[in-house]
Amino acid sequence: MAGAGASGPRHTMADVARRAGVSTATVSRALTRPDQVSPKTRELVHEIAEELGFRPNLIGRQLRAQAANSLLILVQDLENPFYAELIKGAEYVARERQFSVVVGGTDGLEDVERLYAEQYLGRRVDGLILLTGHLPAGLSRKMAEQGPVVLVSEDNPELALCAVLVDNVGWAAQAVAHLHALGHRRIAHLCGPMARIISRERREGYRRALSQAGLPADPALEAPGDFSFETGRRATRALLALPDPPTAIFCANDESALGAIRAAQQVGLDVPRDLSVIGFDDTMLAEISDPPLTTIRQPRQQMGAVAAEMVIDMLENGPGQCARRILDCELVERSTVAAPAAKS
Amino acid sequence: MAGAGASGPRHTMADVARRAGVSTATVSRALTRPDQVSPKTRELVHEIAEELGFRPNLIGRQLRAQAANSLLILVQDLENPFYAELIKGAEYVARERQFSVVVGGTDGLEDVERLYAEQYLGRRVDGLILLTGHLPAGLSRKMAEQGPVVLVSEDNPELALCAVLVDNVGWAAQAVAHLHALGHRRIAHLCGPMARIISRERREGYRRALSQAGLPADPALEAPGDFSFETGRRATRALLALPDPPTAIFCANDESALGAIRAAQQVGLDVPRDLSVIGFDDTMLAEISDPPLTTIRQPRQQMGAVAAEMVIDMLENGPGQCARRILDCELVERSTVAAPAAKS
DNA sequence: GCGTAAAATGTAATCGATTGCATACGGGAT
DNA sequence: ATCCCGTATGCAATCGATTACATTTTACGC
Repeated sequence: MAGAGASGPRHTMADVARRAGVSTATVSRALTRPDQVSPKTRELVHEIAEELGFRPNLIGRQLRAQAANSLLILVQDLENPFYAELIKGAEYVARERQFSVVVGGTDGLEDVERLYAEQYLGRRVDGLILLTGHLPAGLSRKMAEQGPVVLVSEDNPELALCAVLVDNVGWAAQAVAHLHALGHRRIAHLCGPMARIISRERREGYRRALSQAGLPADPALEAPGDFSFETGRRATRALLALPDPPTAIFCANDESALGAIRAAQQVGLDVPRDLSVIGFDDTMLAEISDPPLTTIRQPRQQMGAVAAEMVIDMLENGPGQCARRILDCELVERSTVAAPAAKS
Repeated sequence: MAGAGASGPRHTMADVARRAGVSTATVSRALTRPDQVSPKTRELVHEIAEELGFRPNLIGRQLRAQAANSLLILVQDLENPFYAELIKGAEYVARERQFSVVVGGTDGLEDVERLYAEQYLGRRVDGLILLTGHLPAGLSRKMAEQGPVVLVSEDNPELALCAVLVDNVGWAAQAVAHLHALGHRRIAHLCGPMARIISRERREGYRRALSQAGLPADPALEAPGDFSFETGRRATRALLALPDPPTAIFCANDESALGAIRAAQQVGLDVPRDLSVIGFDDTMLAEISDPPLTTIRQPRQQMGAVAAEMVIDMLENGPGQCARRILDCELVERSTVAAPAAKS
């Protein structure tokens, strides 16, 4: 049985070297540069290493190599399923390239951000992927410029860092244009939290589409929200109670769109017959929704993957120029959008 | 402005020492053991460190300390929202205790597991939290015994490792007993994937509750499933087409419970009037469900937190005895369970 | 058998922070 | 002035792997 090696105390290269009657240099080479060592010694070393269950201490290696081979992904909210797939994409690429991934959920707390910044400044991770839209507290712009940092999903024009984004304005406009093309004239927007740039961008797209369609901008149709189901439900209830209620709602994300659908159903309206709803993101929720949600799909996994690519490329080929990649979205038509009912 | 320090090349302790005219030993002590150094030198060193923007290289520190101060959490499926909260709980505790967390999604792939095992064996992380129910490939039992490893959520009796669990059998039985108490006599079970221990445990609880209630075990009422919405929907459709269909279904998790609800609604049944449904986990989906799902709540965040506690305690106080913590669940009553309709 | 180049191996420095031990300094008591 | 002790500091080893450079061995041609 070519077992995985003995247990007991961990062995170092020196142990292997002693047992094999060679120097640590030879052991190192035998294991990492097999061609630089005679076949006989190579096999001897491998055998002994196996027998001892030797595993190179990665920290020693990292110190010497001056590289941790790992990335830090900073997220506001770990529980948001939107991020999970992004992380997955990044992790996949990282793995391919022999990097590991540290995930940090900050919950928006400065202290926590500062803590993670320390990991970066302390060289424990060598690249940073930010899904938070801003630099973590304790990390100045200058410091960010020193190492690879990539913003994902949420832009920050002030920072001018590398970024992987989608055209939120454009696709929000597209969503609204889709509703308009079907005949909707009273189109509402359920906003995201205004503190976040993506929310402002999506609202901007909404406004732009309205104006391009020659529709009046009615502030009453812009409902404040925060991406949550419950707020979406309440805001929609208010919209539907308007004297001249909307026939369609473009929601800033999927979760709040489900809230909108629920609100409609609760007052006896049918979706999509009486109210069309369109979301943004295409998370798992969109499929589970009843009826299934029409939404804008962001290529989440790809976004994570590209971000990891960028960071690792910068690490390997020097900083290079600061690229901004804009990835394509897609309008996924399911069953919450239809032409408006004829005026009664 | 007491800025965050200059940028430019990174400085080491030796740089600070030279500038301050002291030895690196003094710098180290000034920064980490302020009381062992005269106030004058201490301030001088702090000043210079600040001025240079010095940050200790954590890898150097780790090598010397022989500890990475970090935990690895291994998950099958990062996208499953169930795990996100667990990770969050673990991360919170880890942070409190000055540990960082590496998250690995294995997707059940052996190669990936092996890769992460290497991180552990290579001492790049010093503890392991497994949400996968088994040791990663490449990690023998003996090796696991050498360092702190904790199983969470999914037990593995063969391994006899530390674990943080819930009583799946007991709470599944509780769920079924709840249905029985309301008068249900035809109670079905929508199973999880049988490869997973938690699925078998929940089915076991289902069977036990039936037998305790004196109800016959009808194999036709045990529908195979895989935790997914779609499979849940299909399996439920089949159940409802039975000559003597169930009046209630206990589902192995929330997502498949939503599928069950949808199936019922699609054939014109009302939940809970015509069919009661109860889930397991109490994920976000339970609240979003329509009607809101009655389910068994697992204390996910706490589970993660306790697991991290255990690992770090073992790290700090030696292996200690191999504890198994069983945490309490809770039956969350929402709106998918009611007494069965009177026989027509 | 000798010379020479190539291949194999060894020696020791290196990465950066920490720390046991040794030394130097200062102050108080006798 | 002497001795002692406590505080502050420096020296140098240490953690484990890697690698530039030096040295030894091997192989081959003549």
